[in-house]
Amino acid sequence: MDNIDLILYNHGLRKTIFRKELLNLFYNTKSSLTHEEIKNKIGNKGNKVTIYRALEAFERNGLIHRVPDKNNLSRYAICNKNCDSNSNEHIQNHAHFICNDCHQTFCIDEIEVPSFKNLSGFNIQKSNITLEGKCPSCKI
Amino acid sequence: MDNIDLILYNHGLRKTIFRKELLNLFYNTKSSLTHEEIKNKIGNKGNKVTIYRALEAFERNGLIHRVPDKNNLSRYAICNKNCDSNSNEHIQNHAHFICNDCHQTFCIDEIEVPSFKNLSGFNIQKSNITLEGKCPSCKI
DNA sequence: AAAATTAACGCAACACAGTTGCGTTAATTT
DNA sequence: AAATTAACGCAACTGTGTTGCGTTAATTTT
Repeated sequence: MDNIDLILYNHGLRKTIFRKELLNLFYNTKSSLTHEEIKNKIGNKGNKVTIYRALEAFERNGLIHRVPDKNNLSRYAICNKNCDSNSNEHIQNHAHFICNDCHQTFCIDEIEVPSFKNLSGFNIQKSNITLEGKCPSCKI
Repeated sequence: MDNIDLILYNHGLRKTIFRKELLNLFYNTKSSLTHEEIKNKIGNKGNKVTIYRALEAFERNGLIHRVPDKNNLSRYAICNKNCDSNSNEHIQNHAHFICNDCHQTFCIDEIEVPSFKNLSGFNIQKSNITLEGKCPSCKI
């Protein structure tokens, strides 16, 4: 059982050809992907609905996260932190950087998520920091 | 020329019945509004396209801002900071809080937008902080 | 290893936010 | 008052994402 198989297994997901390929795609292209980009890269091997349901399952199980981008479009990316299926915190507690050129998504750990919790009068349940610009590779 | 008229005038927008009513709506309900909520409150007086184009014009001229919410849906709100039509900064430099109960949107000035600019290797053009939870009124 | 179970798939049809083109109306300018 | 042009409204369209349902195939049970 190779790595990808193991990951799927550990998250209670079936090792179908499509899901192995999709998960591999996420691990190989570190960039965040839209549904459309996935469809192109996987080469129409998967039905539209199948892609959506796989993404939904991956997200539910903490393998990937969804970052809604500024155009109201969903981008999906591997979370390079330890995202456990039992923790719903993985979307919440670190910032994301989206490169405007290559669409690579980075989880930024350097940022101390500020003292939002003490904001006078508000009960803050979730905080989301999204940065946008050029990543180290595209900056050059 | 009353207040609303003046605001439209100052932003180079025409004082049509619909736009006056829309702008009034924004000033009266401090909450952020979706297209659908606007349509309901204005009572179908305005065509769908007209609403979208008015929102687009208001945003372009710094009267309102658009906050994409977690469901890939656009919410619009008056910016309670000084948002000038000549400055495109008004979306960028302060955090927004969206109440999960009443959908009121708050511009949070208390948060020192952290030292994102110095993040190693990244060229950060825009930063977006969105907080979510219960606002002072709904917390009770 | 065959049978039973159920997750995952795939098709068709749908829902819905948002857009585009274009002719018309009405606010502003001349 | 006439000319100009922003704003309007309709119809038709795009594109993302969803739902229902019958089928396929991965896993579990016997």
